[in-house]
Amino acid sequence: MILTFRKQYLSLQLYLQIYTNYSFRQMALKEAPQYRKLYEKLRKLIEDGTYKRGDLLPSENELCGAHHLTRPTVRNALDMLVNDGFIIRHQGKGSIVQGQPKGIGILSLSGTTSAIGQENLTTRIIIKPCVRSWEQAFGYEISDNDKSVGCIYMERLRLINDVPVFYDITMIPNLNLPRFTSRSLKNKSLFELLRKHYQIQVKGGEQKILAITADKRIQQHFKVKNNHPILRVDRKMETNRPNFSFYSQIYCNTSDYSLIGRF
Amino acid sequence: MILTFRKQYLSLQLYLQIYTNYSFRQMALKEAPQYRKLYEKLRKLIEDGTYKRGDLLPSENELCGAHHLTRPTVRNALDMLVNDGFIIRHQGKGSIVQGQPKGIGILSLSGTTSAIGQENLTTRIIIKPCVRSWEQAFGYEISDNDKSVGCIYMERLRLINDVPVFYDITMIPNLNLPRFTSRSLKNKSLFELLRKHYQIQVKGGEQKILAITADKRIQQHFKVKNNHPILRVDRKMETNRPNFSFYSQIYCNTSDYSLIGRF
DNA sequence: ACTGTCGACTTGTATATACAAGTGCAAAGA
DNA sequence: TCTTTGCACTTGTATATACAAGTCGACAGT
Repeated sequence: MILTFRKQYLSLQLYLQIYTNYSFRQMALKEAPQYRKLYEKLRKLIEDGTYKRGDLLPSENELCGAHHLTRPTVRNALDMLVNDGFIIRHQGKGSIVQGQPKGIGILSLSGTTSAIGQENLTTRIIIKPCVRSWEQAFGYEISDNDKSVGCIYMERLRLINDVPVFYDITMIPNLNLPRFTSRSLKNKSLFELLRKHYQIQVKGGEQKILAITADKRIQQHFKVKNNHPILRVDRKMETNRPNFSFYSQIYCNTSDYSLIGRF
Repeated sequence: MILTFRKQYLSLQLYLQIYTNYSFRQMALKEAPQYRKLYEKLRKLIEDGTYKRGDLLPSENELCGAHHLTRPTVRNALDMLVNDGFIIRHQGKGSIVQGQPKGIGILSLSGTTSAIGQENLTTRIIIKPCVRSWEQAFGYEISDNDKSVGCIYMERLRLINDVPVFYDITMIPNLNLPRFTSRSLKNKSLFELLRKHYQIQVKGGEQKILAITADKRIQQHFKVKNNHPILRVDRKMETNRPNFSFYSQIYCNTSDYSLIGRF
C-alpha cells in the first residue's frame, strides 16, 4: 500500500521536472488554488448583486459542503473577501455582505484599470514606453543592477467618462522584458500585461500620498487653473519576481472623483 | 468520563455568566490568542532592530518549536506581519524582514497616536468632547438609531515636533458610552480609550481621500497661506460592536510629512 | 406577560498531519 | 571545470478534527 503510493509520488515528481525544464514554460501558469477559486466565485456573486449589502453569506460549513472543501480552506477564501472589504464577519452571526467597495480603489492592490472598470476608462499614451537611464524613482532608492540596465519609461493620461482624472508616470527596470516597448498598452492594463506575458504578479507595495498644487504641465493635461489642488501618489510595486520592483507616480484630480479605499 | 467533562463545561458556563453579568466587566478583557501574542513579539523584535531589513526570520518550523505552537498558528501570526508590511515571504526561501514601515501609517488601521509614536506627537483639544445632534457624517449615511441618540463631537489639532500636521474632527454615536465626555483625551489615543474602557475595537473601515485648498480656519490652525494644498481624509471606522461605527475627518498638511502606507 | 435557560446555530482559535512546490547548496558525473 | 542531479531546507495548499465563544430563538417556569 505504502509502496504504491510512494511510486506514484516519484513518477509525479519526474513528470514535473520534465515539464518545467523543457520548453512549455509559457503554459506553466499553475491552476489557481482552491481558496482562490472560491474567493473569485464569491466575489463575483457579490459584484453581480446575487448577494446584496446586509445579506448573510452561506455559513462556512455550508460553503464547505457546497464546494467540497474543508473549513480552513473556506476561511482562507473568506479572509480575502474581508481584506478587500466585501464582507465583514461576526462571531456567532455569520459573514455579512458589505457590497461592492465603492469608488476608485486605487489605494488598494488593484491597478487603475480594474479599479475603475474598463467601460468608463480610456487611456491616452503621452510618452510611449522607451528605455531611459535612471538614478532614482520618485524618492525610492533603486539597486545598482536596476541602474545598469536602465528603465522602461512611460507617461499616460487616464480619463473617466472623458474627463482627465489621472496622470501616470511609470518606470520599470529593463530586466528580462523582451519586446515590452513594442507592446500596446492602449486600453490594456499594465498589470495584466505583466502577468500574462511575463508571469509577473504585483504582490504589494509601498505608497506615499501628498497634496500639491498643479504645475504648468499638469494644469494643461487636467485643464485646471493655477493653484488647483492635486493629489500625488508615489508608489513602489513589489512583485513575485524576487528583487524586481517597479515604480509609478500618479497625479489625481480629486475634484470629481475622490480616492476610496478600505483599511 | 464524558459526564465529568460535561459537568466541568456547565460550571464554566455558569461562571462566565455571573462573571459578565455582575460588575467586573472591566476585567473581562480576554487574554489575547496565541497567534496574536506571537505577532506582537515578532513585531517588537523588528521594531527594536533585533531583526533588520533583509534578515530572514526564523523558519516557521523553528518558530513552532521555540513557542510551542503548530504551523497554522505560526503562519497566522506571520500573515499579520505581511499585512502590516513588516515582512514579505518567499516560497522556498523564508520570511524576509522589510524593517519598520516608514512614515505616517495613518492610512492603515492604526490610530494616529500609534502610527507616529507618542514621543513626537502632541495633541491640542480644540473642541472638547460634547454631545450634538447630527444628520450625516462627512458624506457617510448614519442610521436612524444613531441620529436619535446624537453624537459625541470633538476637534483636535495634532502636532509633530510642535509643527501642526493634522486636524481631526471626530463624531461618535452616543451609545452606551458612560462618562465619555468627561474622560481626558490629552496625549491619549482615542482607539486605546475605546478599547480599554468600552471594549470597543476598531476592526476596519472605509476612507475617502482628496486634495483641497485650506479654508480660513485650517489656514489659521496650520499657519499656512491662502491656496495651500491640503489632504483631506474622510473615514468611517467599523468596530467589533455590531452596527457601531464612528466617523472622522482629517486635514493633513503634507508639506513636511507625507502619508505613507502599504497596499 | 416576562424572565431566564438552554440548545442549535454561527465564527474564532488551535492542533496534527500530509503533500506540493520553490531555493540553494553539495556531491556525483561528464 | 562545468553541468546536472539530488537532497535538505524553505513556504504554500489542503484535510480532518476539536473545542471556545458569540448570537439568537424556542421553550419552560415564574
